Amino acid sequence: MSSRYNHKIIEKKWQDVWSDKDIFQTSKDLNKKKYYVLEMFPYPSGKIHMGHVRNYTLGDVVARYKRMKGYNVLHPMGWDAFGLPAENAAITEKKHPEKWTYQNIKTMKNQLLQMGLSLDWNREIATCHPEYYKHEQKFFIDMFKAGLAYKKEAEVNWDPVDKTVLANEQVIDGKGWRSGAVVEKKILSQWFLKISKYSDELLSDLDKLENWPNKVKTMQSNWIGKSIGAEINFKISENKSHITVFTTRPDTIFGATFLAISTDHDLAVRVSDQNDNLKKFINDCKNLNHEKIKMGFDIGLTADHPFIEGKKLPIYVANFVLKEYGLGAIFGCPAHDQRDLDFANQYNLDVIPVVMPSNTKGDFKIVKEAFTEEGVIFNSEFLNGLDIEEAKEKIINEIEQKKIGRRKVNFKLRDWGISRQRFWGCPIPIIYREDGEVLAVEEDQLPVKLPNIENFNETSSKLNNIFEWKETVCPKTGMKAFRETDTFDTFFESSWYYFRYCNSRLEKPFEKEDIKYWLPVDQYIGGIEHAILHLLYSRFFTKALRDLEYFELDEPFKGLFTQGMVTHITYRNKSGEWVEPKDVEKFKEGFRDKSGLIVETGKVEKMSKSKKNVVDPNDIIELYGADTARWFMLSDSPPERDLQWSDTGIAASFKFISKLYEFIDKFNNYKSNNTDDDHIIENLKSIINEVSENIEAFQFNKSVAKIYEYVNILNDALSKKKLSKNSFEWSLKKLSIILQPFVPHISEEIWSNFSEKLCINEVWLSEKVKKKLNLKIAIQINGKTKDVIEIDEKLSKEMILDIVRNNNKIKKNLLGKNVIKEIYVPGKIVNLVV
RNA sequence: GGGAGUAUGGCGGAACUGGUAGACGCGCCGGAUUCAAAAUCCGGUCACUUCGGUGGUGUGGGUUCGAUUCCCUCUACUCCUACCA
Repeated sequence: MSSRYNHKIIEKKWQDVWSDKDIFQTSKDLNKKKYYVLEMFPYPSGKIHMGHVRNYTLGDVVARYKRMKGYNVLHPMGWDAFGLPAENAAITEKKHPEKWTYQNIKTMKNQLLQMGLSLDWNREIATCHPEYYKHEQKFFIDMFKAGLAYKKEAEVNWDPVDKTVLANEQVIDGKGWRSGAVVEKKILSQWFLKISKYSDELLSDLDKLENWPNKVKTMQSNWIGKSIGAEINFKISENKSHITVFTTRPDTIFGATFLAISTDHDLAVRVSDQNDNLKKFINDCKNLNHEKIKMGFDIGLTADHPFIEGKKLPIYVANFVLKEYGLGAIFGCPAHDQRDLDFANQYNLDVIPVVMPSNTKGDFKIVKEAFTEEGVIFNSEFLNGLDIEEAKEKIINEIEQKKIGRRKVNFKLRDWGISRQRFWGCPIPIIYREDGEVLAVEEDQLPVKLPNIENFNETSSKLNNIFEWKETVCPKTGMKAFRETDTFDTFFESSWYYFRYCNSRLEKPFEKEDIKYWLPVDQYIGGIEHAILHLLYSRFFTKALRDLEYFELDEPFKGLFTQGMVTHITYRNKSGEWVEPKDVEKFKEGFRDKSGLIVETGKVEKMSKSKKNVVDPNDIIELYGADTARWFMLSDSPPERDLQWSDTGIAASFKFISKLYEFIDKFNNYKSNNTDDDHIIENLKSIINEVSENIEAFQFNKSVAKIYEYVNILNDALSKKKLSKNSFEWSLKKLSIILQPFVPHISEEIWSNFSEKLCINEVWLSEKVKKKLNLKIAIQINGKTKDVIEIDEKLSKEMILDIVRNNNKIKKNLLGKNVIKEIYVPGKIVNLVV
């Protein structure tokens, strides 16, 4: 019986089998070694995109492979279901965001099912479900009671378009990451989590994360931004108060020529109360966008230099001093800091060099470039002659002895503001009693659910306006109270979802013993865009929950893999408008759109709606099937690099899958008397082993190339009838197994010709390959290869060199030359030096 | 400004701890099949060449019998970050 490859029938068939037999339901079998593979869960935006397809395909390869390797695999999926888009859609469609969200989840789940992923859907979660978020309300209360969550007045980034507070990380170049609107400053009372308490641990534990990309670790390390230095008090000459500054270069103290404080430093505020010019200056700094221009205002006071008797330093309010970092005050040493030098040159301040390069001869002068490298201290009394490190040590000791300051470590990392003025998020479980007390909601009152709203619109959806929800009473005193009307930042939900998968339907958030068995996640896979935010917050959450005695675990993700983007070439017509790929046709000399107008090809860019270079996975799966889509995702590009989508590429994948299908007919009609096919089988075996090695190394593109090779060898042997029927059967069974992680449907289809069982339940073994007796070695002259010969490995060096000397090609090449040296590397090369 | 990374045919990319550069896929060229085309199959495909060879992994140098691989220099591009004292 002969038939064409029909992906729709085949893929549906196997998906049904897997699902009917509950193949991918995870069991908790403590005798088995576990493997937890997780892809970053999606936001239910409406439908899946190619980025998802790539992400989940990569994860599925790992999950299926590990399963066949005998691991108890946990491979779950869920939905990061709170967020602004749902709210916006709800307002436009006048539907509750819940409806919109669950509708999207339904659609997207269907699409994921069609991809044939080996997911345990029984553990599915949606973070907008009260049974999920009630647990994080409890976490928050625990943190609140432990002093890890606190409230403070804070200037926040206010996005005037989205009407919401943005995290620092969500502000890019002073603009909102989503709306692109210029962000304004606004003072609000906000909830914060004390991530800063863990700065040191978050930094030092990065070293434990061996299976994380260095790039991500560096990014986190920079973000945490640890710097070691000192705080130094400068006495104000005119009165008894003082200014404390932070510096990482206390060794340059003798080169200090001014102090600078930020525009809202206490002293600046105090002086400005009596000085209208300063008030105006501070206002200018806040309102005008000065880019990199440095501006300062001499406030008329001076500070005493702590080590130079009688030396007074002018005090400036300056726009380049950050209020959030350190103490909002610095001492300026223009000779050794570029910013200070620029400032000094502008305001004609002294420049006193105190460090010079150790090889300096004669005069050392600073003009336009500060000297910030290693060197020797001079002009600095008791520090003279020391190197920078020694000088730092000595001066800090001196400062501490004189009791005018101390050693100090500073971090860039600031506490995590989690309040959001939005409806579609998890309510913060706090009540404000009429007597002013701020109380956590009682545990038996959890969850604090979101209210139902009939007519969802801009005004009705503000929790602050919903009095029947907002008004409550204190269960202890019966006093009137108001609920907190802000909701959590959605990074709150994604900071712990990987714990919930251990037992998603449990009354408690999770069991300790489950966490002990399943965590940490062995392989986490997602986009590099989460390198800092999500991953840092999750690491913090793990440490915080550990300290709240939920479990013993320091780090949630043992292995991390960040995949590249899916890109596509862009097209534009003559008027500069983007043209969708599906509307472009190729002609002899170029491309045209449907109406026949010339289309120019542009840069290859990340698929995005605005550039109209998006390919919908739906269309691809409909037309070619999941196996083809998966195969294409894994071919060619290494997973960490960008993958360029192309029509020819997807067509080639389809061709290959169809070709695989033809093996079934080929086998049924195959006849051969040949039994001498050992060398072919040996060849295939070593390819199988290479496929495994490449999977282990996360180089799926290389596995794909090896499978192509396997199929090519097989086809070649078949056409020449070199393979026995038995060997053919062996080859096809092995082929099914190595295909299983990549293209599981066609794998099962081929496998089903030989077995009643399922291929996914087979064990993946490494093949024993016989050692080859004959080796190919290259003969080089001066390192250039001239010939390749086949020899028996057992031959001695002398015998091999003899063969080489008598080789005709080599003889020719050696005419008129003297061999100086003969090098033989066993099994590899012979090199003759002439 | 600071940090990280990348550079190999027309394209995506291979090359194990230094040892036959260009595996595998795309594209292209030639042939078969076809009334013709698509599809399919077979062959070729780094460049130059007097067909003996010669050159070739961004640039220039170094180490080595031998370098895509190790070291230094420069160049280009990408990403992150940005007045963090």
